[in-house]
Amino acid sequence: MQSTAEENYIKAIYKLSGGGAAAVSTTALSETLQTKPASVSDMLRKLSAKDLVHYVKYHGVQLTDEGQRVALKIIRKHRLWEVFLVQKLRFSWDEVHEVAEQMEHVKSELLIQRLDEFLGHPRLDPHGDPIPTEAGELREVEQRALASLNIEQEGVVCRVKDSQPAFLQYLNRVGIQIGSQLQVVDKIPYDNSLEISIDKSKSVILSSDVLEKIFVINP
Amino acid sequence: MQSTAEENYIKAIYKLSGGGAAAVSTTALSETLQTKPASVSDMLRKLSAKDLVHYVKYHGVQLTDEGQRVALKIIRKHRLWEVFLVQKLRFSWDEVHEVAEQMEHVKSELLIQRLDEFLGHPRLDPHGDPIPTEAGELREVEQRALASLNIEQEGVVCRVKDSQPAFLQYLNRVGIQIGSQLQVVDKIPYDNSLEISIDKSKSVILSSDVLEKIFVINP
DNA sequence: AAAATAATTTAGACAAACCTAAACTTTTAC
DNA sequence: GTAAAAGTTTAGGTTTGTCTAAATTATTTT
Ligand SMILES: [Mn+2]
Ligand SMILES: [Mn+2]
Ligand SMILES: [Mn+2]
Ligand SMILES: [Mn+2]
Repeated sequence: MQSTAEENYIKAIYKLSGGGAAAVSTTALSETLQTKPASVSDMLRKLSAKDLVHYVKYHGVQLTDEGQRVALKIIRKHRLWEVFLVQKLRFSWDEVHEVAEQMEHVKSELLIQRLDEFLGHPRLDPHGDPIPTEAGELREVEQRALASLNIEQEGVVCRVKDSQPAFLQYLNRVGIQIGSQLQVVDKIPYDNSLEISIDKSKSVILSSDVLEKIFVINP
Repeated sequence: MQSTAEENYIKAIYKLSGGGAAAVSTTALSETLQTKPASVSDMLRKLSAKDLVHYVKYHGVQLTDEGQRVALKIIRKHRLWEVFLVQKLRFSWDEVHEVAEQMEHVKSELLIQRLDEFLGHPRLDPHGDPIPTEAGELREVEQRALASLNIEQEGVVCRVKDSQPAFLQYLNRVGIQIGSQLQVVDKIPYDNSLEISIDKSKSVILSSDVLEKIFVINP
């Protein structure tokens, strides 16, 4: 059984490695987890001793198969709780992350099975992220970053890859949500920003930072 | 903000003091919390420094007003989650305690407000224990221990004061639940056990230990 | 291919929450 | 009213997860 701290490290390694493939650096982890690199080194030694990660000093860390299994379980719990908060408790998508960050660590197989059932086995969380199945499978949908669209091209928002309230509140402000129909009106080469029309009405200019975090499918 | 450990101590002090009145001993706490008396002493010094308890060395501990406020908040969360688990996730009353013991420590005012609303502002948890209001008020209902009933007297089960799965499963087994109509058929003076009829049909003999933990109201 | 810079690890500390063993109070028994 | 027993606290450790400062390794520059 893992501690809350260990679980948070495992989840961070999973996310930074892009699903388990690439090796993750100490610094990258220290940034996402808001801890000092020295503390990360300590924890990696510990996770390695528990065979949850492959860790080669000075050369980064990767999840073992077991580590990956654990990561997907925590992500499943996190995303199911997010669905619960939005659909049942009327939270908005920018309010759920911090709470789900705590609830994901509650230990009970029965709880998560029943929660999944109660929610009707949802496939996606409120940010469009897929929910791993009980068996630990993750179905990614074909999708592209808004940044990769050309003039005139269209897409429907299916996912936003940043859970910080400030970012989500910004999207609320400009009127973008999951399901919004976007179209590229103009490209501004100077800074790679795009002018985007939302649901065929008002249009806004989005910075390249923002464009990288919004994902769309073909309409 | 209190840690999970601190919250568990505060809740235990509240319960052992019978709602905040009496002083609680180190040993009593060490038993309910399954820690050594020495560890309890440490924690009491700490809670005292935080003004959550009045602590006089060698003479027991009591909650301050602030400590009492905190205790009621945790108990409110615990009992609301128990209701959620039973009513929404189809847990049985003997499965909820351990999970609620974890969920009660999730920090979010909004969460608990919305949960309360989602559940329809329940007054009682699955064991018949009253749920403190948001303002921290606890309405106790008039009730008596089954042990205090005489021959022929009747009562409706409104509360059971032991959350251990083994005890609740025993009640399931003999067929007693909240709302059961009980009547004393016979008294066995030898060991203060009683023969009790359940819902006017089958009857069982209950030990005095068990009789002290079941509470009834007049039918 | 050094030297400089950046990334990472080790060493040594600390707070929280627990432990055992020893010392100290309070209570109970005589 | 003392002595034994019971209850409680203190002293000194351990583990977990963090930190800062120093040492080490890897990478980049020249
Ligand atoms: Mn978390
Ligand atoms: Mn999410
Ligand atoms: Mn608890
Ligand atoms: Mn209960």
